[in-house]
Amino acid sequence: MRGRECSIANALAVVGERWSLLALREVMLGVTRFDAIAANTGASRDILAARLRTLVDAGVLEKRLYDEHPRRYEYLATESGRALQPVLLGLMEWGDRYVTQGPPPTVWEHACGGELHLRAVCATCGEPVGATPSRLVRLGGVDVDR
Amino acid sequence: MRGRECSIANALAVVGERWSLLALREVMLGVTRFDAIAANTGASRDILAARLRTLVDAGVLEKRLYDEHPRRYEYLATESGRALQPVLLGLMEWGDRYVTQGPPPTVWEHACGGELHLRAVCATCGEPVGATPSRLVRLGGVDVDR
DNA sequence: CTCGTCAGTTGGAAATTCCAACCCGCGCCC
DNA sequence: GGGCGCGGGTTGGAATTTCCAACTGACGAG
Repeated sequence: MRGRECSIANALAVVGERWSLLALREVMLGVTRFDAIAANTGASRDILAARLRTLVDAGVLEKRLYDEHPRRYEYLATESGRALQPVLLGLMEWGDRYVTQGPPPTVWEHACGGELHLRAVCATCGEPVGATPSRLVRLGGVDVDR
Repeated sequence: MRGRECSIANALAVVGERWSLLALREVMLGVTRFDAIAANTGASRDILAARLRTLVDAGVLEKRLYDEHPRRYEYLATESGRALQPVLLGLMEWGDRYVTQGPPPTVWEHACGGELHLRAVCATCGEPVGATPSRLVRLGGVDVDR
């Protein structure tokens, strides 16, 4: 069985494996080199190499040659990769509140000068997401009624 | 090596394994029974049982007895679990845009009556997250300068 | 008495991950 | 020129996880 047809599952097929999002976190923080990503995430080098490859193949990261002789590459986020920042930030906010003990260990700064915190709202009404229940209205192109 | 001290990593330690977020998706959609969750996610039953156990232990889900004789349980989202909805929605938006081919296969309805779509904004300035770069300002309680 | 439902558990095979060690092209230093 | 170190990986084998199908156990329906 393959489960429900759903973009959450599709997204997780690309970025849902063990070290993928942590590697992306590093790239978003400006840490773009293999050794540094390995050290900062704690991933083993072979697995990290595999994950970076699938992220590049999926268009989330791109590999850029920053030095010939010897050939050295770094990893940069594509538009697709940058579009994952809300997910990363959502995980961070949630981890800060419900998992991590003590004060938030890492804090990001937004371009506006303040600390970067996520506010997730319904795009239509502007109410914050999460408090109110939601229901499924379409599945596989077919409306469902309950 | 254990990597950077970070709430993203802490969050992923709880909900980052293969089927955890898909199980949570089902619960959020009102599918609360073991067999249905297994069918809708595609997870094998033993792994699903293990994941549900860790989610309950972590306080993301709670197990509720809905029938004695025979004892039957269902899974409900706690406050902590509901607080993960922005993450789920962020993954869905991203998957819709960058992974899934064709129209969004699943659509959620918000309490306001409209389709539920995520808008992720900086909590201080209200600008959408992701367009502008961010940088790390504190790490492990210590400010960093670059 | 048999079949079906629900919530799992069990056992063994298959796939993944972890870890340490290795490789290769170079630059630096003496 | 010999040795050391860096950056970006690859390799091999052991340890861990996952997958899958079958089974359990308590019921209710026919």
